[in-house]
Amino acid sequence: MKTEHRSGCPINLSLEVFGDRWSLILLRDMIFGGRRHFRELLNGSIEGIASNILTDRLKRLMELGMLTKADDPSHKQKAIYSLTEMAITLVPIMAHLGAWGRVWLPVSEELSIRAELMERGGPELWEQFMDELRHEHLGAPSKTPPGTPGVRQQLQAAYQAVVARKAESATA
Amino acid sequence: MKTEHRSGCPINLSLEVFGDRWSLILLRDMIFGGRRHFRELLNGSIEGIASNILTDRLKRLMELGMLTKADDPSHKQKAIYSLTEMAITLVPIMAHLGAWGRVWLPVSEELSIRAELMERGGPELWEQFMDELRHEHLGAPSKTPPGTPGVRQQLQAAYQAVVARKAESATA
DNA sequence: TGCAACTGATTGCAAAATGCAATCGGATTG
DNA sequence: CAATCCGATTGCATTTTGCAATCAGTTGCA
Repeated sequence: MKTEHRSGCPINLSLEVFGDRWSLILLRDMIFGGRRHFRELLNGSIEGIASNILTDRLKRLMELGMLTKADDPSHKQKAIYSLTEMAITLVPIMAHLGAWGRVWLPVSEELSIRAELMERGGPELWEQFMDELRHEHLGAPSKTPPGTPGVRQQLQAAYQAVVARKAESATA
Repeated sequence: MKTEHRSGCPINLSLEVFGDRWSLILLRDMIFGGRRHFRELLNGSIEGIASNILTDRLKRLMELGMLTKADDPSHKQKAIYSLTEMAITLVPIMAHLGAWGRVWLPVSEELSIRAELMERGGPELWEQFMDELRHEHLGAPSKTPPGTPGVRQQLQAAYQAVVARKAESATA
């Protein structure tokens, strides 16, 4: 754990945690993409992180208390990375960040559909999603009634729909 | 303007704008600290930015449309930097970031009092603050009734109060 | 008029972070 | 037993950052 801080300002300290080009990207992929393994994070993100940087960031985020690591029972070499409560509470920030980016930056339609859905869902959806993440990553009991479609499921479905529509209009 | 993006994801594009160690610090000092001049930004921030980095970031943030620069009529060498609407709409993100940092990171009392006030004020206060910033930086007409204490004024007063109390308890 | 202080930078250089490709030893699969 | 997959590690070039010194023009003041 790094104990030398530039200042005790909350915004500065937050930046010291994820004010770099990769940390928040990884957390995004774990939160919204459901990625839990090294290889998933390595090959799964569109931005293309290098494996040494990925190693370093996973280690760093663990030291900072944002992630934990556990053995995957199905494979003696596989490790499962889990979000901590600290990381899960970034969901509203992610949602705001996505919403801001959608307004001001040249986002692509496919990749911003998730942000749009989070924006439309509002704080209630965020809470449901965080509850879901606590269930997946912390083993917490889920408060949502059984049969309710998961938030990530909805996000993925929306993404697939856009991709399908785009492919269709391209061949038409 | 950099036109080569890693991806069209809103979160990634947002990170490309302020996903470094200084951009958001500068915007924080302009928004919450009311700094408008090079020297104010250089000497005013606790974290201590170097002048070459400051030059680079100001230029970069202007190219990205977050800041504008104008001559100061009172001094032929002075430049006044202004926030654009794009930057002003970061206020809610700053507030969330501050709130998250206050919960999870070793913030100092003096430097987190502003974040606490923003948190307690909620979206209504943020709106009032953004209105105030539009007035200061964009010359927009203020919607707040005359005589109402400005949000930054409140933030500064709260900060001073904490500092004074701390000094008092130190000498006691 | 002269001079110190201040304006927004620029320069040079060392250190750190990043990007990229190849590779590692062990585990698993077919 | 060979191919593939696992989470890394290594070496090296490029880029970014940190730090201090310096710059030329402007201003305030004696």
